[in-house]
Amino acid sequence: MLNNPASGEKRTAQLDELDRRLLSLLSENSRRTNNSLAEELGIAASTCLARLNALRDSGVISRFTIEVNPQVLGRELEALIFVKIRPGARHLMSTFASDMRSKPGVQQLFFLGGADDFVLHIAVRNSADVRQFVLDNLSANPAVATTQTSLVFEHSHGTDEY
Amino acid sequence: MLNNPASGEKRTAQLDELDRRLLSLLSENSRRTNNSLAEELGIAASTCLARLNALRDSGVISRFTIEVNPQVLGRELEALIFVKIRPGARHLMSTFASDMRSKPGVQQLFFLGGADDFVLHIAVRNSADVRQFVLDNLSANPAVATTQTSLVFEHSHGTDEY
DNA sequence: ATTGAAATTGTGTGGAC
DNA sequence: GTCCACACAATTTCAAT
Repeated sequence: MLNNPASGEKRTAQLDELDRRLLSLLSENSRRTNNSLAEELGIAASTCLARLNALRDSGVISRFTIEVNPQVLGRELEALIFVKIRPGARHLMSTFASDMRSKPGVQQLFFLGGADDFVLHIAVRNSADVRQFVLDNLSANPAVATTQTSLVFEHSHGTDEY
Repeated sequence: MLNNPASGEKRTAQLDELDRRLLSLLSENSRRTNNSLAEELGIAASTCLARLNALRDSGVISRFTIEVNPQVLGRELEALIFVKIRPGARHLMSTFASDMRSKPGVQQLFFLGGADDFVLHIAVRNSADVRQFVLDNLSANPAVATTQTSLVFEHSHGTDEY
């Protein structure tokens, strides 16, 4: 069980088997009722609720959310865009990052150390939209030195065990 | 409202304003009670439930899940690993992909067209673990031609509006 | 497609081990 | 930390519009 259920500040949480199973169940369906979770784990509902709250409060669970399928919303095409910032504009990197996060179609943003400075993961309708995205948001941006775009053929999540 | 709430097969769903607001609320907290969602949207609980079920059944919501903070679990370091598959081993790409998804620490896997064939997003304890991951899972793999690893300084999600 | 009402089911607290 | 019991709240079905 968690070392420090109430603080929300602790650096590293120690999970027991019950916590790990609970995380797995919630990953599969975060909307399952507490009763149903408790039953599957073989514990009382109130115990399960306490565990769940502790996982949330300690920051192990950063949020309960949904996965939206971009394709069903007409965004058939995903791409990764690798971006290099100009050497003289590196002080603009954090502004650039927060600007990008709110552009339509942006799914994720990675701020990197290494050959590229950023990787943008976008989901848009078609290849014309990819082009438009790069032209409007990147090529036009004076902080951007170069970009390189790769289409995403498949995207999957890890099946980590906690 | 959705064209086709019950099929789960339709390619593109047409959302109205209510659906979009519901998706937003559920993105922020997928565990909110149906009553609370209904109240905020200004509709009856039973209507809200019908909308929510339609969004799930039509595939717009692919799952209700949680975000787990890797750092709180002792995975302090994230990296992207860019992988090129050997020209003579391209038929092994899909096997490679499904092998990788289940390795400990793998968060995401992108299957790309372009300069690199894959991007792996991993979260591990420290730089020794990154090295170990690459040696064990990539360098040792005969299908892999080259890898290039970049540390992730920051990772954020888009704030898309649906 | 939306609703309100009703029956079922779930949540969350407090006291006991 | 876990459990049970209980009061309160939420879910889900259904007939009506």
